[in-house]
Amino acid sequence: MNTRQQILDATEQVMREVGLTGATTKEIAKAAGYAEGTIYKYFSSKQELFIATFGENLPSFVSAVQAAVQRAGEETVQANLEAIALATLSYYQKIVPLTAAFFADPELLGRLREWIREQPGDTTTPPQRVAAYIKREQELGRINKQANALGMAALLLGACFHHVFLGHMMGANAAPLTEQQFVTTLAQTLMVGLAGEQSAE
Amino acid sequence: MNTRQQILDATEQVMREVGLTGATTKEIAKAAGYAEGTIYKYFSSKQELFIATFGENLPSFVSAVQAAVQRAGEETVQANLEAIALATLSYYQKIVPLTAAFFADPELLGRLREWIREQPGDTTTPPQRVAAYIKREQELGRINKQANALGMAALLLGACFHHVFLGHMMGANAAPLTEQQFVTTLAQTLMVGLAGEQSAE
DNA sequence: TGTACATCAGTGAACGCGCGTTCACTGATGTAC
DNA sequence: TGTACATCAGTGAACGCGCGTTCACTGATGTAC
Repeated sequence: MNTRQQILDATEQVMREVGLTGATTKEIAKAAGYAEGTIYKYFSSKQELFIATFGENLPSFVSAVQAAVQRAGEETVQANLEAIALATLSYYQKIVPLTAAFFADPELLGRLREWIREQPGDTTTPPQRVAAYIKREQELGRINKQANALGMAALLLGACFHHVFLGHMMGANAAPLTEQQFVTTLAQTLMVGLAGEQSAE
Repeated sequence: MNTRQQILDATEQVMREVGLTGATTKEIAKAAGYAEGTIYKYFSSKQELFIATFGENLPSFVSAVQAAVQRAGEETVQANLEAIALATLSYYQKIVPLTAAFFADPELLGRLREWIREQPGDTTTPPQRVAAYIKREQELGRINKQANALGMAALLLGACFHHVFLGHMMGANAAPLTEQQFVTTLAQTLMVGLAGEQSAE
């Protein structure tokens, strides 16, 4: 129905299949079911099309972890951290291949930065969002108050990001752990800490 | 002197300046100080040139963290973790922009995967290398033996990777922390853990 | 020392191709009377 | 109901351009006698 949206969807799909390099106007038009000329009725250039695809067609981190992040005080901290990590993994899974490709074109990356900078409203970063959850648990006495919430969030999200990036980089073959095993390890490791010698459980 | 090496250096330099997209044979030849035809005396195609640049011209993680990783038992654990994190940061700083750009071309990424798979010898991954350091400290009684060494390493390296990636993504402007502040926070956070309620220091 | 030839790293004009973008057009739909 | 016109989403052939790659060549250097 909405031609513009169909073109955005086609762009995302083609980028996933053949990368930024292979995503030509010809291929995008074909996937969208329109002529190449139609693209230019809705976007002034291919660069603008890519920026719009990135900005409008990809999921937001906020909505991806929203459910998991609101469970402060419920279940166990361990389970909540695992849920946050799983949601983060699947979010990065969708977003990393397209985002990383922008590094191939500095001019395009610059335009993307501008776009991000111009975005109004909520400028909370993903680590800040997760740190907010950790702080709430600290207030509830379920997480050590000496812990640095933002540091914890950076560790957890960073490990997820790295995991996804390497997964895409190395292909499907290199997956020694299931996602669930991976996030369980991360959450446990975060809980324990290196320093103490306290007893288990 | 070595023409082949000059071409590799030029390729890396041009890729850093104008990205994978802007790294044309014309620009590479110009930067190397040779004619375009010369490239094809040493490399059978542009793809092979990129693979060779990636494989031969970028630093290895092993050598990047070698010094820091051998300090098990010396100084303090906190200081060693910070040194490892700093070395990791500067390693990723060099490698991330070029590596990420490969995501723009799935065919090239596939060839890179092949190349990596064909590499003989040491297949230790960065997290495994850091985990080995942590295990040695555990044997020395300086790190909690309940901690999962590989999990710790994944958290620390992941956070560094993410930090560098976001830094390149957002440009120079978005640096709220110095590198030293960042790694200090990470190391401290790793040490403390979320669970315990033990006293400080 | 001088001459003839072989080698080979490097050249650069030329090529065919596929790209992003344009623009005169088509034809379906809506509107006025 | 019928006619004339306006609008506008979508078309697709055409364009100029810059790309990766080729290949006949140049000319410096080495070798044989």
